[in-house]
Amino acid sequence: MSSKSRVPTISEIAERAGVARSSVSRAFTRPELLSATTVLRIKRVAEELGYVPNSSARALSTGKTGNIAFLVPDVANPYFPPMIRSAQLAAENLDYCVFLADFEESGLKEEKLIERFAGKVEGVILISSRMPEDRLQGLVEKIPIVLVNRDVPGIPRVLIDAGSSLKQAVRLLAHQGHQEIAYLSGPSVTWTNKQRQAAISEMTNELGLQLVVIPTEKPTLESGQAVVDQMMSSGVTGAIAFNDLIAHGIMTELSSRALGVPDSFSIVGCDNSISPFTNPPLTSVSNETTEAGKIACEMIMGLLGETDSKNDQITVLKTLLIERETIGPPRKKIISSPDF
Amino acid sequence: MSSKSRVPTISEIAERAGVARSSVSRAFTRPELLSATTVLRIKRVAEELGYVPNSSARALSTGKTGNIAFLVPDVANPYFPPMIRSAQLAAENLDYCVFLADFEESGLKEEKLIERFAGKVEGVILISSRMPEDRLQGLVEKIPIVLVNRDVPGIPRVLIDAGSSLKQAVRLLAHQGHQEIAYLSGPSVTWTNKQRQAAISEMTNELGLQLVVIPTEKPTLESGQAVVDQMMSSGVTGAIAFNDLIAHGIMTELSSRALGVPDSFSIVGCDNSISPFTNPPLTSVSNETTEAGKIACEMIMGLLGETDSKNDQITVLKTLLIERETIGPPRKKIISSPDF
DNA sequence: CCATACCCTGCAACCGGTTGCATGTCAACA
DNA sequence: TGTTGACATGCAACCGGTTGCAGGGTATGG
Repeated sequence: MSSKSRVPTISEIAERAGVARSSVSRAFTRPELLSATTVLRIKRVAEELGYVPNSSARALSTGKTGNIAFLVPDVANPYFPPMIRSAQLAAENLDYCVFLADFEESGLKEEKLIERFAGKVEGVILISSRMPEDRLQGLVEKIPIVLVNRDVPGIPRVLIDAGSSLKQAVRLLAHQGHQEIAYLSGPSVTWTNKQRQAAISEMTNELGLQLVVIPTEKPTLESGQAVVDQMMSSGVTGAIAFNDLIAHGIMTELSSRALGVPDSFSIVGCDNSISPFTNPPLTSVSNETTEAGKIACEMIMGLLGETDSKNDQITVLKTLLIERETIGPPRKKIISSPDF
Repeated sequence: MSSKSRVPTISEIAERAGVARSSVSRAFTRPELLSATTVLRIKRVAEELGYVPNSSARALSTGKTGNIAFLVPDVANPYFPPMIRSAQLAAENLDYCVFLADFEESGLKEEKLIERFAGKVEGVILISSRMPEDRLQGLVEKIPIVLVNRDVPGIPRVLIDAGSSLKQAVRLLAHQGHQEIAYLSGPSVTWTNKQRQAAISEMTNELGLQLVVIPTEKPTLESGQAVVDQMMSSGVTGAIAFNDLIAHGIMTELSSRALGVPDSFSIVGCDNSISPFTNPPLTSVSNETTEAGKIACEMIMGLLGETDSKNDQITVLKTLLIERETIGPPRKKIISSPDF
């Protein structure tokens, strides 16, 4: 048994069909230039011999690879897979293939990956990019780029704006009587985190609430659990977390201390990733990550047609606060009562 | 401002460095053939001009693309991302890029995708393949393939064997006094489902338990919720679900009927995907999907070196039953008691 | 001092398509 | 019947690397 059965080339098809190589090529790429009968004959022979055009060769002469790259900070973070999925599906519909890579929350690795993909792809979609702005600016001169959840002027981008929903969450907490709340922040360098924190801060100011910002190590369950002590001793009665993972970490830790949600503490998540699964179901912000992926893909495709990819196209996606069961009135403070 | 700044080719480097094109090529691929000083000079010029080898051209002459494809039934299913991540990381370490595609649980689409990737990749990793066995057998003649969670003789594969853990789960349920349990089955065509069901069936037989198999529409939360009626009316006091998603659907539905877990009903999940998040924490089977992805990737890399990819390499990964808090003694049957 | 071998480098063909241009054919029209 | 032009096809260069082979230079040994 020989190894892989070799695929025939354009030359073999040409010979077998009694035409020039160029005709075979045209039969597949521009059949309207050939007579219908010739096209038919060539296609029949090709079918017979199991011909498949060599994509490297095609890419070499046309300069188009038919591929794009999709870079995410962490594939395993439940926030991203739906986005990856929709982008890939959208690309596929336009006969593009997509490379996926995980840059592990590192701007350096992100840059290395882009370099590796250069030449293999026609464009790159960067999700929550960690690269410095000037590097991005430089990059966009070399290859079409679309950003998701990163706001750099001059680079096409799609932003998911959780701001209004988070403001609404703050209002809800205030309405229940909370005076002091915490924001469990996410990766500080990210646009997403800055934007969320800014929105919350703005609204607490407006309503005259006290806001305590508590940084977390990483946007994970464990990091959420780890900051519960700090959070509780800060005297807040409710919290909004950067994402559902952190929020749920808080919930499990509180639960293990026999503190129920929302009876002892109110909490709001973000991303609506695992919030439908938690018990009680977590109030969270639903964002259209699926839509974002699709749009990003469409944007990059649009760019590929143009001569100059540098444009200022920007799409902002709205979010929705999904009220579930983790907001209630504040519990009377027991521990921090000074006059005991 | 012109569009993308063109990258220099090997010829320009050669001219600028005063050497032949072949020397430039060798400076990057086989520097030991050149004198150290020449290599240095060439590299300096290349650096200066920002030379990056054209991967299409290289692929065309060498026949190696440096890419592999990774096909999954559903990117958004939390079971897969960790596997995707580890495989991609492993590939990256060997300077390979990975294409990701979602075949939406369809064998047909799976086949179409493989066809599209043919020529672009050196090998394909198929996760939970839905393709008919004979098509797979035909395919493996054309391109190196590694299967994950699909058992086809003659094709290298890595299998995650949840059997022993599920048997242990059955034993645990029996030990608590359960006499009749249900298996909420997953996609019937998959190896994974068949294997899980077989293991459970074998153990219930051995222990003399009654087993009721209840099919679900899809391995999702909603499908789990949908079968609760059927499950409860079957008279079972405990259940093992194909995966965590289904198990959690059961839990939320029971909870909405004021039936607590494990007080009113015992339940076991599988995959350990969202089980750490549920409340109460779901007893589940942890499988090394991360390891599986890595191994699959290493396998395909191994294949690429050999002349004939057809071999019978097979790796079986063990699993672990993680006991959390969703198994308890059976509740006394109230409804089905005939002598009331 | 000449022969031999080795090291380095260049030449040119090749990988498998694509595409501008030239050529040939045939029908339509004057 | 000669001219024109549309249409179909072939020729050959090109995309940007890789690689077998040959040749020149230098060191080594006799």
